Amino acid sequence: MPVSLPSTEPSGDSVSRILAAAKDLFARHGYDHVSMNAVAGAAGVSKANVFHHFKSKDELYIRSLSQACEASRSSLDAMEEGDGDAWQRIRRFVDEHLDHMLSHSRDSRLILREVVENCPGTGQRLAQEVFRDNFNRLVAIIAECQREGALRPDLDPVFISTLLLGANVFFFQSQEVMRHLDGVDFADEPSRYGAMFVDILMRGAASGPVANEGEKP
Amino acid sequence: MPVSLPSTEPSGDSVSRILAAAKDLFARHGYDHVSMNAVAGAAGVSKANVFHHFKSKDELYIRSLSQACEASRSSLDAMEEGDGDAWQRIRRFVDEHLDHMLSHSRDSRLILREVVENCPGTGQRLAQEVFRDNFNRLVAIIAECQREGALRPDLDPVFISTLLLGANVFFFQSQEVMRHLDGVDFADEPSRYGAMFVDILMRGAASGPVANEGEKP
DNA sequence: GTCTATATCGGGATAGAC
DNA sequence: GTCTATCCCGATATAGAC
Repeated sequence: MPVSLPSTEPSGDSVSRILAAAKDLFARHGYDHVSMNAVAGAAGVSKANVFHHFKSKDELYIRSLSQACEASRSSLDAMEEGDGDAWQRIRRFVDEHLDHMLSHSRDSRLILREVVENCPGTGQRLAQEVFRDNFNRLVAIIAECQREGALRPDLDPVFISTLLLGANVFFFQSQEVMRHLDGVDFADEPSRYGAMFVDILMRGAASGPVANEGEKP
Repeated sequence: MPVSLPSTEPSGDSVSRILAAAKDLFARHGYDHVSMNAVAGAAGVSKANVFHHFKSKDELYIRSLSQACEASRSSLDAMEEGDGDAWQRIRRFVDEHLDHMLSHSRDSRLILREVVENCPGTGQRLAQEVFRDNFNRLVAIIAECQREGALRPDLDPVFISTLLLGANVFFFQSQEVMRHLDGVDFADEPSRYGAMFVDILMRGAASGPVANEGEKP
């Protein structure tokens, strides 16, 4: 990663600095609690300069969002090239995905906010353009595991993918609450949480001899 | 439930009307996008009157939150008195809980926002006071199922409860996004989603003959 | 491109009459 | 308890000089 030299470009790269500051502030405090003044201050430029480069606060926000999304995309790559059997790869995905969310919690929260706040025009459309890519990749990988015989053929790979994501996202967003609930001793152990989850899933979704008492295949 | 007569109390019950309007607006648009002016207008009173009954916007918000929580509490009762075997009760809980969230989506979203927006002082403490009750009840029920022999004894009932809630919450909050993802044909069928989930869980968590290839008990 | 200064607007909260 | 009118502040956005 190239380090910018302040001497050569003391203010030339204002856009990057503004964008970085904005992403950080938006992720930490949310759209409404971040003023253009604060962004300007954090970026070391004047407020008018921010408006010169971004014609409105909304535009700056959208740009910040998409930048946060790009960072999120890179985490899936690690899994795809990994080896090991199907359940090992799935396990690794759960681990790394959760890890990535937690270590990039600001970006994750920034995106998550847009999901929860589902205004029809703003978040949904953008979230859709972002999620579709990664989601389809995950589904494809799960389907591949199924083709290898690791999952029962009657299961919907889309559903399994949803379950994986849901378990992780819920852990991420509820961690702070879980810490203050009785008996949740895994609140600070994401990898143990992932292990327990994949264990349940594996026993429940794997093909082979299954404890299906009262079920009719 | 006593019906208030508008003739006897045309404006006497301003507090209730303000609270109702506030809860509705906060749930739909979020704290920051609701002005006291808007609340006053929706409640049919003046802005000064709102400030007369609630000394600040924060107080009004907190009151709205706790009211939304009370409504959420009643849904758990239905399950506790239900009969049937363990997995039937669990299945019914998943169904009714998800149903409740969807039919009370505004209340749910209001609470969910506080979880995602985890500021240390505001949401967390209140969420904790609210969730603890219901969560402990759910854990107790799961533990009871385990005592009946429906779940493997080595499983943590707290973890299973978390999984149940997580799957439902994720469905609720991601429904709008899921609708626009490829292949998610269960996005509008919460009960099918619940059925698939409980099916996986049952096979994976049930005691009895289990497909544990490579596991050492 | 970058700044200082300013216009303009809306929201929270208060004063004081009725 | 309820209202009208008002204060005060901060936020978005713009104007115009350098």
